[in-house]
Amino acid sequence: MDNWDLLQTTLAQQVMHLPAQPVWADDTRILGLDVQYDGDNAYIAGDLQTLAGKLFGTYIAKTTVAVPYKPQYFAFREGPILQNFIAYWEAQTGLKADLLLIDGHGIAHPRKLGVASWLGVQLDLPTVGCAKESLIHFQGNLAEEKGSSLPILLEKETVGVALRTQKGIKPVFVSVGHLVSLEASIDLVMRLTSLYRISDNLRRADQYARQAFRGEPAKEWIDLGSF
DNA sequence: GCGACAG
DNA sequence: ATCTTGTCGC
Repeated sequence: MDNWDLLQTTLAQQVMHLPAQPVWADDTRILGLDVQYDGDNAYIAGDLQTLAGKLFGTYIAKTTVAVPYKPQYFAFREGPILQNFIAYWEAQTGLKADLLLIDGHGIAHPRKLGVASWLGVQLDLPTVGCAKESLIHFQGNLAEEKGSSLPILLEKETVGVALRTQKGIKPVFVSVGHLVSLEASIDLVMRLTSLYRISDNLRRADQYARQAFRGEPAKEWIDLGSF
């Protein structure tokens, strides 16, 4: 019984699920976030676009991490990094996001506190989690068709879905982060996905953070330096 | 009981 | 997360 477990359980009670439909519009600004690690160095990428598809850019910054990776406690490693990145990004660019899409889980977590939920509660912003692996085992057969989904259950409660973003391709795992409904989260991920398994914004965040980590000069992305 | 376990 | 490009197969 780690005190981190208690903290997760406590914070999870602050997560808000909206049963209502999204109040998002075409001009809602979505920030897709991903991090690449190189030992203690972290390269954070934030990709800003509107729901309708207007691109602002992908912004990269570097920092250092102290908390080691531990399964189920990922929020305590990456959450603070993302929180600090957003503050730094807002100060540097004058931009703000309406909604965050995060490479990791929301409530599809044993104690319902993945990094997307952690960050949403800290910032009081709508967040959606989209991970490439599931922490919770799920049952059933997921249809091959694009857009099919299968619920992920935690003690009989649906906490997320396995979502097939492309026909015949391994699904992604979508869950509510904070201040959204699961239906809206699924819709968002599908709307932002065109050619690949992961959404376009998370794909750009992943690719450009990787380029920064390799020391490649900024071309298609914006270098915000270190914080 | 033991191991596995988002990035 | 990372080691790792093009290539084989459904």
